[in-house]
This record gives sequence, structure tokens and C-alpha cells, in this order.
Amino acid sequence: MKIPPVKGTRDFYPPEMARRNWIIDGWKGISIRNGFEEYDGPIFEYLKMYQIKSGDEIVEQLFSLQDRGGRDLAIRPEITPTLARMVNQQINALPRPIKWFSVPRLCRAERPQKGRLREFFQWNIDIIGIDSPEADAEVIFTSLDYLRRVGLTAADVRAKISSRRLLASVLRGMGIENSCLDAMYALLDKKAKLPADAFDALLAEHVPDKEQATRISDFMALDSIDDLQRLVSADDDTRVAVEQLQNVFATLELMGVGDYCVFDPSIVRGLAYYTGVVFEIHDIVGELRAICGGGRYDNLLRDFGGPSIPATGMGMGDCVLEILLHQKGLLDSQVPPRRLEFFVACADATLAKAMYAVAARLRAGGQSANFSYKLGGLSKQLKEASSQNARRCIIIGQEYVDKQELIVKDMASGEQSQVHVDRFLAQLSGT
RNA sequence: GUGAGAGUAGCUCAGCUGGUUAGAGCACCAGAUUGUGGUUCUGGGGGUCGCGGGUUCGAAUCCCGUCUUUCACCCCA
Repeated sequence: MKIPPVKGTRDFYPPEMARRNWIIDGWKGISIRNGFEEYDGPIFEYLKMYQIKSGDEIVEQLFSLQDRGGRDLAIRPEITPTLARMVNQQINALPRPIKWFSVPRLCRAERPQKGRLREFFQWNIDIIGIDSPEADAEVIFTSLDYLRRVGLTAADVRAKISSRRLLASVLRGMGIENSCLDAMYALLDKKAKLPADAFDALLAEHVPDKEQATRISDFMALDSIDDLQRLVSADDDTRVAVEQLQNVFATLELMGVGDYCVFDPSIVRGLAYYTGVVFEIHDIVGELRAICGGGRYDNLLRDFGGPSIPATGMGMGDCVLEILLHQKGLLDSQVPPRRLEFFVACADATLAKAMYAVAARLRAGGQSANFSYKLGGLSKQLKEASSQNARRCIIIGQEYVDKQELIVKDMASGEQSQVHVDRFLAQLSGT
């Protein structure tokens, strides 16, 4: 019976595994050089944990199960709740600031489409315990630091930055009721996806007052925070939000990634827990869904039963990133190919015992080494060595029987030399 | 959950308005090559044409259903 792979999952054959490792190793390396420490949690949690902030609709998007004790569990669709739980658990013992990263494997029972699968990896970085805009800037910087590192320039990607706090105060300043804010967020979030006239039509539907709609539309058209003052009445709340954003942009400029960044009021982000700065990084054409997104969530730890501690963070999935890197020719050109240090071959089947022994001695010395199971001709063995991308071939022939000497062949240049086996191994471990 | 497209070898695909034994390239295996690889040449294995039903003398081809997949909508932590 042939069993197909599960919908929305991927098999990682060696070439795909090499890509995945390259991406994940890159994430980890960038996290560490930006001063983050790695953590992880279990791949399932209580189902309740994901209902706290998102309600029951989210349950349909979860892979949930009941264990034998009747506990309702869910495979993690995100790691932020786990992070909140872990931090709350040891909050008094943890030195601040908490700068942590993780690369969890996540599952969501959504219908798969381009850049979205049911199982994926997501790089998460979070800074907990700091409420200043510099922390938001650092999260954005670290995201860009990775993208820059893998070869994406300001001509390829754009960090679009806004603020929930700004949005709320501006909309309130325009006379939108507090109770309508969530509906407005959902609407404004669609702006980038819709043609201009379709958006205006939708806006008119939700905001019957023409003047109000025009002001919102004008606000949404801004691409610089400096132009903001002219359009909105600068009450205290707005002023603070603007200052924070200016601070974020100034810091990003100082850190050298200013040209990647732009103010974009249409960045709202889906879920309700964001409280301040929010951002998404997109491909510049806007053809793909967001490469990553994040922002400030100052209430989440409290919502999970802990003290009120500010936090800001980001998540970047591997699916969209991989599509973009592939499109830009930055994937296969950078993923390291399979490499084997040594392939040990023998000129004659009677020398096989020596071949195994030499291969084992190489391995004991920390070198990767293979040999052929088929004791065919030398030509066959070299062919196999070639297909495994071996750097050097060790050929065991009559010289080995006579004088314990190996032939060492450099596969790139074709040059070969003859050397005593003990001296060769000693040289290898010496360097 | 809604809508549209696609399923032929491991992969990318060809296969006319239904007609003998279903093809190519790449990949894989073997030989040319019994002490020297990458190139080349020759040969080989591999298919219940997604599955089930229907129409027909005859179906990879037409019809219905179903599954899978891709894309879009909803949603997007």
C-alpha cells in the first residue's frame, strides 16, 4: 500500500535538507551576532493557550488532539505563547533585557497555497523587558541584517513600519469610536491588496461621513512620518506615537539600514495583541506575501498571567523566504554542496581490507571518508568518488603492500602524490 | 469553507478531432574502461496514463464522481 505525504507537508531529501539547514543556520548565526540567546519549548501545548488571545475561530486552524488523560492539546501554531509562558515562569530570575530567539517547527491547519504550508519553520526573535523604541528598531534591524546577509538589497525588499498606537490615536482624533477600531484595522489592512478605487469604495461603505473618509484616505497615503503633523491634530497620544516612530527610524538610519525602511500606515498586522510599533518586510514587487512581520506586544505577558512587562518581536517563516531567494538566484548559489574529504579506493579487490582500515583511520582523525561497496575497477570507484564530490582520493595499490604507501589524488587538479600512510595521517592531524 | 486550473516513468513534459505493443530529455543502473573520475557512446530497468464508474466495437484521450495538487478568496498568529 502506497501512502502519500500529508497535505501541506514537505519531504526534505538531501538537496532540500541542505537548503533548509543553510537557511536555519543563517538565522541562528545572525541571532547570535545580534546578541540573542536560543530557547525552545515543546511542540505541543494546552489547546487553551491558543484560545486565550484569539478565541475559538483559531481552533479550526489548529492541529489539536486529546491525550490519553483527556487533556486537550494542540500542536504549536506559533511560539510566542510558549515564550510568554516560559518567561512568566521564571520572570524574577531572568536577567534583563531578555533577548531570545528560536527556530520552531510550527503547524497550522490552513489550506496550503503559495508561500504557506501546513508545516513550516519560523525564526522568532523577541526582546522582553524594554519599552524603548530602540528595542523595536533592533528587532527590525536584526531581521534586515539577515536578509542583507543572504544578499537581498534595498532594491529587493522593503521594511514597512507603522504603529498601532499611532493608528488608534489618529483614528480617534478623526472621530472614530473606540469600538470601531478593530473593524477599521481589518479594513486598513486590506489597502495594499486592493486597487485604489476598490479600497475607496470599501472605505466609503464603512465610513459614511465623506469628510472623515477623505481624511482617513489622506492619512493612508502618507509615506513619511514627517508629513504626519500637517494632517492630524497632534494630541498627546499621537505626539508620543510619532516620536516613538521617529526614534525607530532614526535608530535604523544610524545602524545603516535606513534605505530598507519606509513608513507605511497600511501595515496593521492581523492579530489584536500588538500595541505599538508594527512592521512587515515585503519583496519590493509586492508579489509575495510578507517575508516577516512583528511588532510590540506590551500586554501579552500580563494576559498570560504574568506581570505587565513590555515586549517586542518578529517572526519570519521559511516558505516565502525560500521562494524569494530562489527567484533572486540567491539560494542554490549559496547553499554549500555535499562535500566529502576523502574517498578511499583500492586498485584490486584483494586490497579491500586495507581500504577499510585506512578509511577508518581517516574517520578516527575527524575526516569524512567513504569507500565503494562494489569492488569493481578503479575507474568505477573514482567515478563514485566524483559523484560524491570528494576532495581527495586515496588509492591503495601495490605500493601499499610493498611500502605502506598511499596514492593521494587531488580530484580538482588531478595531481597525485605517493606518501607513507603513517606520515600522511600524522600530517592531517597536525594541520 | 468558496471558486478556478492541473494530474501520463523518480523529475520536466509530448502523446492530433477516441484507433495496434504509451514516448522523449534528465536522473538511476550497467557496459565500452581488470591501476585513474568529471566528457562521450551503447544498452537496461522503471508506467494498473491519480482512483472509481459511465459512453463506445475500442478510452491516456469524451462524460460523471472522487482523491491529490497548484493558484486565488476567507484567514493569516
